[in-house]
Amino acid sequence: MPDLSDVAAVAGVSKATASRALNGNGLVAPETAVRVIAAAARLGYVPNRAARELARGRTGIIAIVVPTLDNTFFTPIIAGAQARAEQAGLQLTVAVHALDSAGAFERLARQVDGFLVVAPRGSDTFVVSTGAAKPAVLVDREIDGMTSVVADTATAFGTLTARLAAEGHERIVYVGGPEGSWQDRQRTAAVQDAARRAGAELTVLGPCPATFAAGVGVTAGVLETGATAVVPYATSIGLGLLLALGTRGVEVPRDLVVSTEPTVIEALGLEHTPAIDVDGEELGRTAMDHLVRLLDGRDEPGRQVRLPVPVRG
Amino acid sequence: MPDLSDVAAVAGVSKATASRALNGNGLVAPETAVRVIAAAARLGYVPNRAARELARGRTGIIAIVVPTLDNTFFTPIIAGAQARAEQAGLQLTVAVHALDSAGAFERLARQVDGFLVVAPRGSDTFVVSTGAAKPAVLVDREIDGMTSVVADTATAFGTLTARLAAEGHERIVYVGGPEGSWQDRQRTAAVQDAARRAGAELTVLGPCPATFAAGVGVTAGVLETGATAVVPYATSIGLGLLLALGTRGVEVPRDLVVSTEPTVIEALGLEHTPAIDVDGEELGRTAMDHLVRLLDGRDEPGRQVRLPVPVRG
DNA sequence: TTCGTTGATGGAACCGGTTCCATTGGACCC
DNA sequence: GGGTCCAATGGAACCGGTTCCATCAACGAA
Repeated sequence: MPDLSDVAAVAGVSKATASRALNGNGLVAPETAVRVIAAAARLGYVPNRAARELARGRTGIIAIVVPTLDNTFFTPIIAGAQARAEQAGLQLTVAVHALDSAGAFERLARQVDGFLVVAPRGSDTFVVSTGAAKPAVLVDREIDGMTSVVADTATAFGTLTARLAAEGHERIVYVGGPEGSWQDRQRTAAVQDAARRAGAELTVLGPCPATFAAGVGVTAGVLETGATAVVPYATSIGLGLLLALGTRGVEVPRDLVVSTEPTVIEALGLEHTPAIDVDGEELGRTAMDHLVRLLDGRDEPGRQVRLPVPVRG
Repeated sequence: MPDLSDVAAVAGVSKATASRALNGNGLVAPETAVRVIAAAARLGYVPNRAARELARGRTGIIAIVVPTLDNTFFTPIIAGAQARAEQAGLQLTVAVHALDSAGAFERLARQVDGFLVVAPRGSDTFVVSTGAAKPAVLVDREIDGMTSVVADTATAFGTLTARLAAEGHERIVYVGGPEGSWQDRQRTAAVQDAARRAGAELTVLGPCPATFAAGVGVTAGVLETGATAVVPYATSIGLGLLLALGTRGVEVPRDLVVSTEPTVIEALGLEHTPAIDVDGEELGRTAMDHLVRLLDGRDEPGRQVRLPVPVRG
């Protein structure tokens, strides 16, 4: 395996010059740079990451912290972040919920250059502390002072509710998310506001974990309200609802409209069911973009980005 | 930030001794080791990964290659592997499907010490080539010469089929998995064999991608067979089936038994529905264990491990 | 008593880059 | 023509560990 000395020798320059030429600092004469680059290409030179890290004091690794991998909301975020990290020459490492133990987090902080924090529910103070150790971007949640990228589902849920009301639904149920969820607070407020304006009667159920089983469990409560449309916090809850409704002989969407994500609705061939369409990969990509900007010093911490979320159907 | 010299100074030993003490080589006097470790703890010393990598010529990073994160079968594997990696002092990086481009794979191979390869469908020759560059463990698939860890779902599917037949189901449908799936070949053979022995009539449908939508799509075909029990390749297919059956007024399990995973069955309150219970995390943990053994030279490549899969319900 | 052996330790080289600082040579200005 | 300045480059230190090799003391054997 050729190293920088080999490249330098072939190009007839010193290691220092070779390094500069390959990093494109612009401090070398153009023809020298060409010579070095050609030599590197000919030898198949690949820089040693560890050596570069050691010299530069940067690891080239980003950690994405997620509460669990079992929720299909998080995985596209990871995929998107991973794709962007690769483009930026960074490695992404997935830390599942390592935040509960401060020690584990401290250790991790020393191994990476920055964090993507997906913490829908933790306390603000703790989440903030994660950003103190290394540059961090908060995903799908906002806290003052931290850079964040969120899918603006609150607005989308409001729009959705308004549309359901406009289609004639006078009684609507919102099945809330997990206890303490930041997004749930936003969505609840938006849904209530939209229902009030449209003159629809809204029942808020929950809190309810974002799981399939919880969706099954909440079904009886939903039916009791006599509502004709239900808006669940998460797709998993919606799936549980749909399944349980099937076993109870409730016909969807005739008897009850369940607004889950468009792909589910499409697969089931349900018609005229409006639903919000969150692009998780885009969320991950954007978050990584902003983290890179932070690392490069091109951005100051605190920037808050909201991605619009379309309502389909 | 304290470094090894600081620890050595506090403990009153040289850097060399400090390094040995902290790595537990057993080459230092016990009381010296205790002193060094105490000093490290007091200073909050964390070794610099890059420096260690550079000196050792190892990166301390393992890549797990998965085709997608959207399939809930893979995510527990990742979680399990991650947990074990952490215990072993390794970092895990998730590479989504980076295998299609050989260039990307080559680049990745230089950044990591080894691979966990989850490739349910790729061609054998390509999968083998991944193991050539760096030590690798194949997950949930077997190829001669490569170390592998698989959940023995084939046997479990056979047992399941036999049990269904024993419970009086004379017509059973197996909904096969994606085209080219290694596990699907094993399961199909096992299911066919079990049905033949039990004298049950078996229809094999598919191939069918492991998605929710595919489960919905295959429902009509399942009903056409007049079967009273259906065994889907994947949970996602089973969920799609259950949903579609609900909208068609087919009562589960009275009219048709759908054998999905136990957690789903339990959540829905279905009784007497046998199902296989794959422990994905265990699969991930075991695979990582064996990779570590390969890296340490404690194992030769080629070992094939099969984890038993229980049938519940 | 003396020599060889063994176990614990320290010194120093080394991993492969980056970057500070010094050097050199040519262009430009007075 | 001599001095100044700047661009290009090389030498060497450095990042923070690991590990080879030498050293030294203690101990058992002859």
